[in-house]
Amino acid sequence: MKIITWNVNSIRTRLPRCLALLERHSPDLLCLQETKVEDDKFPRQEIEAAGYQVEVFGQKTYNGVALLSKKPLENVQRGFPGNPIPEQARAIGATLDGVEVWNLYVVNGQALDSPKFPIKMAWLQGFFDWMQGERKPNQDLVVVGDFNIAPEDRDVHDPKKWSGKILCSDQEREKLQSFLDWGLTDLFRLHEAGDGHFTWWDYRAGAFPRGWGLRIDLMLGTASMIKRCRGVQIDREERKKTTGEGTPSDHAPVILELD
DNA sequence: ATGGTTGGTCGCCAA
Repeated sequence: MKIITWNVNSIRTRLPRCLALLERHSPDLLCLQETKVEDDKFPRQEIEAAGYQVEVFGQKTYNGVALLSKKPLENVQRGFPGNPIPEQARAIGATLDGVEVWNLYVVNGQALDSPKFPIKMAWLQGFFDWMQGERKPNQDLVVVGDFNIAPEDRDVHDPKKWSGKILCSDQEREKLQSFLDWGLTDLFRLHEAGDGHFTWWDYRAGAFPRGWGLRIDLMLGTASMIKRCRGVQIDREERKKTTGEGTPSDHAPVILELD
């Protein structure tokens, strides 16, 4: 089974590239974040014509998540009980071939002294509390998406510059660590220990050609997923500008292959 | 220390 997570930064603007991605990788499941569209305006027909079923949880202008799958999804869940900001569409879960997948768009937080930072921490805690109460680490479970957290300094192009900044702070990393301590593993790190592997590059200041990236799009899985994990790849090509398909998202897709 | 781009929407906010 192949699962991709991608912060698409507007599904309507990115539709040609999204269709090309489906064609190129033929994933069983594509988890999208930042679709930025209300459910009745989601380009459902074009994606269904490509052979995918569509489950959306969106809102106007901001946020929005979606699951595109070849086969029907079971037990689709939009949001989670205890979410401190339920008006923001940031989480959708479903089961595919016995594997429960949660697709998250974690609050960015803006800056450590921003009012949005405690909301980020509360949202992560809210999801963790739900997961800890309602799920077990011995289940077949993956939690994927844009976490807006770089887990370690090796996930940051310039750790000194980013030290203590949003996406890299101790508080955020400790919150992510609570997910790992519960029983989830950063599946990318099973097969790659080195630095220089990023999934997001700021649109500004030519960050991508300069290599100024962070790895903030993650694939977390329980112990049974470790056994089934064949590898996790980052599709850096998708972040490059190409002719004819429009501009890239500021995030690269991340591809998980399970036995 | 700060830079400066993209998307949604149409004056800015968010990232």
